[in-house]
Amino acid sequence: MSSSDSASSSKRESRHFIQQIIDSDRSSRRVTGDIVTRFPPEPNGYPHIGHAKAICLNFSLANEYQGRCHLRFDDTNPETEDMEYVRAMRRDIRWLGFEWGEHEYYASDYFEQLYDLAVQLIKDGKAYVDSQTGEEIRTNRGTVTEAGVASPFRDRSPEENLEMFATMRSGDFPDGAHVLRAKIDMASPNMLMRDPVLYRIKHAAHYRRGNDWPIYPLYDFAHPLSDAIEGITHSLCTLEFDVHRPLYDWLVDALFPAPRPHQYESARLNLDYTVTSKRKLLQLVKEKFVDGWDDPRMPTISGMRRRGYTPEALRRFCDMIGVAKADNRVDMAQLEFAVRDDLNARAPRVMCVLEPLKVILTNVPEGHLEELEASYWPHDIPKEGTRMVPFTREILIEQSDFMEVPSKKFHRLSPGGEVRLRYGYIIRCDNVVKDASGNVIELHCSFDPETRSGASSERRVKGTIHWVSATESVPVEVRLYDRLFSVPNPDDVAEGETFLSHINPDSKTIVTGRIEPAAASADALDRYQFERQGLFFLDEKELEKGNRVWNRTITLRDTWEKTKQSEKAKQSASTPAKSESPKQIEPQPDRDPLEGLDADALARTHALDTSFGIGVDDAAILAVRPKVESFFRDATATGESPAAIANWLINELRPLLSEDGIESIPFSASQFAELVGLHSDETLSSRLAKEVLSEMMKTGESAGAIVEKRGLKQISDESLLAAHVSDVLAAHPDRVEAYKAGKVGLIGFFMGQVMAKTGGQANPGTVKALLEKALA
RNA sequence: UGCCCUAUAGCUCAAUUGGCAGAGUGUCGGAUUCUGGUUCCGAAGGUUCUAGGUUCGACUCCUAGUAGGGCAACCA
Repeated sequence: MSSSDSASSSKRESRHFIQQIIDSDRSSRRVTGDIVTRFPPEPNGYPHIGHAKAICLNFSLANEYQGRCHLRFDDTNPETEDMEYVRAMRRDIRWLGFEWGEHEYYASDYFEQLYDLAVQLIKDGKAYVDSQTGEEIRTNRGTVTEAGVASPFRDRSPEENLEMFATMRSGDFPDGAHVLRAKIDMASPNMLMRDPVLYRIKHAAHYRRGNDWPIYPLYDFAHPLSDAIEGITHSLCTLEFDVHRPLYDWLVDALFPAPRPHQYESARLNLDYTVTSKRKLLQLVKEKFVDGWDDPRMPTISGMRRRGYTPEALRRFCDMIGVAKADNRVDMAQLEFAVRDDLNARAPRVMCVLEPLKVILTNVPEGHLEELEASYWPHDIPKEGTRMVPFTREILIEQSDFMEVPSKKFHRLSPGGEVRLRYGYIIRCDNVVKDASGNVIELHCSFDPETRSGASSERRVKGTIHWVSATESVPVEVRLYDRLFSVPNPDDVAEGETFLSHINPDSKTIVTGRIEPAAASADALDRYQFERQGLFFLDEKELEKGNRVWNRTITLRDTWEKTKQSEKAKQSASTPAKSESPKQIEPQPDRDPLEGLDADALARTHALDTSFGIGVDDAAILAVRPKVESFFRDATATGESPAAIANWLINELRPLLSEDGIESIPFSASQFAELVGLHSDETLSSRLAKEVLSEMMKTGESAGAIVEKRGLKQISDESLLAAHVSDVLAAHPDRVEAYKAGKVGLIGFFMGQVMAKTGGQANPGTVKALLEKALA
């Protein structure tokens, strides 16, 4: 079976839009050298999960294309930045598994160059020193609906600007006295282009440059030019910067020759039950809602590391969530999957009881100590290693593994019931001991010596539970973490609330558990699965202080918890079935195509419709676009059908137009009419006509010439087409079968095959009829 | 209210550029299991935001709308 398309079934891994851009930049040779990206944090906070996404994006892209990714600190605001954050950033990026080698840069190292570029801009008449107050600048910028007004200082001479800018630099002006602004367009619909501020005076010490500079460039100036200086090819940022792109382009075009960097925007990460604004994270730390930036509940990289997340899991997560331009909110389950999946294969299993219940095995002699061999790994993980687990008369099991009145699906211990001790014996519960208030405080059980783990006993029980020896186990502090916020979107707040109103009061629980001896001496970076509980990681900070404290990284998936919930739900059957009413989408009434047209357009619409009979819909489209309308009128002068011309003009030609519009096309209205004619007289199918049209756009040749040159002609000969149809059907018997079984969408596949075989020249109407007949 | 961006399964994303609407995750079943984990198998889940148009054929092109987000710091 070697069907022609079996090769194409090896589906290429899907590429996100930035990869597609880079691919096409390389194939079009817009970029001929290395692909160079950059990660440009401002050192004013600890990196978090959102940064992780950006880090993975930029560094992975560089790795994929064997280019490089620069780490550049965007440190142009002396007031908030600090070396501590630089160190945190470097450490966390490395921990994530990325390396930038010698390519560590600082915008503050470019201050001299940036200053020179600003001078160049002034000399070119593209920037000026404005002496309005901040207040005036703001007011005069206008609003989103009204144009701004020009500063009275806008037309200072280059000489004066140069001199004043030099004085700004020398430090002789006080803060805020003047700014340097780009001279662009005070009426631009894009607020960023209304003469944006490039430099401000700020007599402040910079954490790296000290008091060298009394003026500091702004992001909008420093960022694009730093990219250009470093030879960045693809400058990736988040969506809110898309309005900055015209300014980015303006500055780079003004000061750097090609090849130059280009900016692309993608959506930032929003994670359920999490906040990722530096301001809010800082607030959580400062107001002690958490114990520092690296609190294991924090979405900071340092917090997640301390909690026990791995770089691999985080990278996997970033990979899973993809890169796109739509706003998003990622389900926690996504992150949890990545973490569990990674940890499952790398965490050895041990036993630890978190909420102990004492069990006395009445038929084990006092003082009995037996060592049971236990594997660190389950049968399905190909790793080896065992330890010995002490078995004694008194043991501890999990309180939740005993139920005095078991529900139907509960298969652990209950009075008279049996359960297996993991790696040990089957025990039976003979007696339940309670305290005065009726709480179960102790169980008396007996064990079956024939059922030791590994022994070929026929006996089977439904449940296996973890346990430790009451006398040989070691007490340990275990910290159980839950989500920091109790709602999916903590930023979604009612009047008078803040995100802090949604803090989950139970996000941290500390218990004293009992761990088996083999794991009691665990060391830094050790991580374990406590069987049936979850994944746990030794807390670095506590270990430094000499304490062994376990952080729960994540619980295991718990289907028992789910069945418990659903059992409960069933019992309280009063809860109405959540039969959500089907999505009600308001149907939209037919609209009036003439709605919203002004009097002039309305008149022209009617004129077009009455003189050409093209219908008001098409007429209205032409009428509001005077240049298109006149092109249309010119084309109709050839005598070709006006309706056909309008149709082709509106639906096919316009999408091919560049920004310059219809004036820049390389052929005339009558040549366009000729093409429409070739379609009308069925020389060309619409598919062929479209091909010819795009060729005309490229070369400016006439439709007739292109048809001649390429030998294009619609094939309508039925017997010829029938042969192609039966070829195609014979080549894909499986699909024919599927079609006959009801998958009628395959008609498109068959059509595509026949069209491809005929070079697009088959008459589609005829082919379709033949196909339907053949498949009936 | 002007300009810009976005809209495909519960969630996050694909769909070779106009030719079979898919994946991961989640959910629900089943098998395996000395972890109610893992693994394996299966199922459900779609008005591709809406309405109209072009086309043999539209997630993709055209028109008009709707919803969400961004932009009026001398922050980044």
